[in-house]
Amino acid sequence: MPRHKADIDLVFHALGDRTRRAIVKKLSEGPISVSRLAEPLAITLAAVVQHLQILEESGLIRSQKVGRVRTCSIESAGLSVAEHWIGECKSIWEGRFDRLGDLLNESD
Amino acid sequence: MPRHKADIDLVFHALGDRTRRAIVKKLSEGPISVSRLAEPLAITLAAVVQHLQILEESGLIRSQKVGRVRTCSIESAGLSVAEHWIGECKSIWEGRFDRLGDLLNESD
DNA sequence: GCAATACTTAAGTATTTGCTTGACAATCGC
DNA sequence: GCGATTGTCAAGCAAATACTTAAGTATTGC
Repeated sequence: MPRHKADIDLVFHALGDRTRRAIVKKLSEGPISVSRLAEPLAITLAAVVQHLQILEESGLIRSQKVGRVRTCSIESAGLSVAEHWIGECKSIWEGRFDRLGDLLNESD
Repeated sequence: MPRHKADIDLVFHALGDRTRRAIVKKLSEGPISVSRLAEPLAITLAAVVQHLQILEESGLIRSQKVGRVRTCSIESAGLSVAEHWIGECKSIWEGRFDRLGDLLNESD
C-alpha cells in the first residue's frame, strides 16, 4: 500500500536536507533504482534507503519493488503541496500590497 | 547591512521547521515586531529570536530595528528561490512526460 | 532618574538527525 | 546450487537542532 500523505510538515522536513533534494532532483529526470540513485552520492546505500523512506512517507516520491530491484519515482503531488504553501504565502503578501496600493495609490 | 543571500540550502533548511514556517506565514500578513510575533508561539522570546536569525540569514525575511523595536517582514526573494527549485524539478519531470508522449503518441 | 518594555546574548541540555557498520533476506545469472 | 547483486533492518554514535534559563543592553514613558 503506497503512501499518499503529502503532509506539509513531512514534505518541508524532507526537503530540508540537501541529499534528499539531490535525490528528488535526480528522480525528476525519471525513475531509477535505489543503487543507481546511490552511486553519485558519497554515502552508503543504507543511508540512501533511510532518505528514501523519509521521502516516500512525505509523499514526495513513490517506489515499487520488482524482483530484487526497487524503482523510485517522483510523486508530483508532494512537490505541489510545497509549491502551494509558498504560493499561499506569496499571494497573502502580494494581496497586502494591493490593498496598500489602493490606499496610497502609488507603488514602492 | 541586510542579508540578501537567499541560498537554496539555507532557504529549505529554514523552511524545514514548523515554527519557522508559522513565522513566515504570519509575516506574509504584514510586518510585525518580534514580541508580537512571539505571542501566539508557545516558546520563549529567545527561541523566536533564534528562529528569526535563521530566517534572516536564509533570505526569507528581513528586519530593521527602530528604537527598541525590531520589525520583521517577508523578503519575497527567499520564497522565490524555493519556488524556483520546485518549479525546476516539476518542469524536468513534466518535460520527461512530453518526450514520452512524443514517442508513444498518447497521454496518460 | 527609574521602572517597564523590548530585545540580545551566552551557556547548557534533551532530542533529533544523518550517518556508519554489520548481519540478514531475497533474487538473478550461470 | 552457488556466488554475486540488490536491498533491508537494527544498533550505535557524533553532530546538529530546538529549546531553556539567566544575565545583560538599549530605549521609552513618566
